[in-house]
Amino acid sequence: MPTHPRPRGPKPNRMDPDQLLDAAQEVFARDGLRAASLRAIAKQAGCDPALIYYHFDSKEAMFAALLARRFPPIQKELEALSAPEDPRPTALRLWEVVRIYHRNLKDDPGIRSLIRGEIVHGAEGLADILQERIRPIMMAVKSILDRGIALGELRADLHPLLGTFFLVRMHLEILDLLPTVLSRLMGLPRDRAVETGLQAWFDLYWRGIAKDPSIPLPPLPELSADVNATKETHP
Amino acid sequence: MPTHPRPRGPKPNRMDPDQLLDAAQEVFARDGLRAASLRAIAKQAGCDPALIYYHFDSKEAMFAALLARRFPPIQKELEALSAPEDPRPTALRLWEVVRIYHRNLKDDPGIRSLIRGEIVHGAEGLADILQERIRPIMMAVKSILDRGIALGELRADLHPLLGTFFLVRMHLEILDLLPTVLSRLMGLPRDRAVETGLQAWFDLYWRGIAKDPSIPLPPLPELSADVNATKETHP
DNA sequence: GCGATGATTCAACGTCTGTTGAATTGGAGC
DNA sequence: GCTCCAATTCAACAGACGTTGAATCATCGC
Repeated sequence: MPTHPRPRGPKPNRMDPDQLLDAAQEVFARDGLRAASLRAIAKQAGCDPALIYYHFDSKEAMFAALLARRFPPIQKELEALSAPEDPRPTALRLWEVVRIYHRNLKDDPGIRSLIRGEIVHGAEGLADILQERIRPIMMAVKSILDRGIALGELRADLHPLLGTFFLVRMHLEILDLLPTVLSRLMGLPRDRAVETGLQAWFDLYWRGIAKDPSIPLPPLPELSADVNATKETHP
Repeated sequence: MPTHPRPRGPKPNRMDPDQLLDAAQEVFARDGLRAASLRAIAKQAGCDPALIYYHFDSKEAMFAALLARRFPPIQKELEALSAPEDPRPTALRLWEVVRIYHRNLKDDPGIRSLIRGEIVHGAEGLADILQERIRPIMMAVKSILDRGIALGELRADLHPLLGTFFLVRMHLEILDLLPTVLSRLMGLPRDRAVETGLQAWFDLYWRGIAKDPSIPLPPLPELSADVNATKETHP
């Protein structure tokens, strides 16, 4: 007697589209957009591949939904930070940029590799979506650099767009590559690689863009400390 | 009468394995290692996919052969440059590093994306090959930084491995991403993006690592000038 | 209780992939 | 001119892929 393998119909606890996105994010993080298969995503989510097509139009639509879930918070934080009335020195504000990126992207290699991959080998449909998401968060950083130049804290000959590109891209490269490069290629431990690398990077970067590099950096808050605890070190 | 589509047997001009590598390089450059298919490579080379298996053991072996063709010259140039008796100031020697990388990798996005991709999602077999190729060329750069510190030209607290990582990775990111980011995301022209970006980057980097950042950079030779014409500007 | 609707699975499609074994042929050596 | 080998192609394999249409079941409104 052939047992019907699995009962069809809705499960006891229904599948939220967000759960599918969680699974997709995990698989994308492991394999990248192209290599990630819908079957692998379905297995990760514990459902049939066809269910994905009930909630999303296609694999690309799933990627777009992932972007739509991840980017607006980053954009909101960055735009708040780049408000011109912020009285903090430029160094601190740029460090806040780093912290915002870090909090939002450090645990999501999938999104990172997706973004980079689509910029390099951009499929047509996704290019517009990407531009719409990335442009505002680059412009927010750029406006901080613009203001730093106007205030005389940064070199007058600094190219603000290039400065933005350098800061952000190196941050993401540190997340993506530094642990592996240090451990696999150099035999060093990888546990503190990201924090050490990011601090060294920001120090180098600041010297590179500051009008007077001999002025040392002010004390910077911890990378992953809570956003509401910028002043208190102990409760 | 069914025409035998193509005559079998050897062609009038035989296929050099190097020609296959050329084709593979081109396709890898377009599509990346995973997405590049042997059928696409064969079409690019004008032969049958099976011929690839006559000259190479597998797709991975083809990739390894590509590395073996591209890296030894870079390694040789860098090791000659890092000889401790070189009397030039550290800034000039580091700029030579940039030029060596540039000459050898600027026209080969395939190799670049392959290396990076394999570091991020490293397949087991290729990881060792990569390490064997990359480690020496990173150590050569590191030894220049080490010497710069010892001579007092660079900051004493500079971490040489991180400094190497920053210099090289940002160079490759400028090649891979800057033109696209500037044009597609910002609407700027992309033709001089790489040269402008690289010079701005080296300027920033040098300020970041120099012991005395207020000393300006010496005049630097052109990026792509011939390697034998470092002194003579006119014959 | 019943029918509609929404959520889920099954099975299959056509296409592409890396890879292999057998068939074929041009040219070199004798 | 014959033989042999090296180089090339053909045809096919088994598996994975994205995607779709139909079938199934659970639950809700009535």
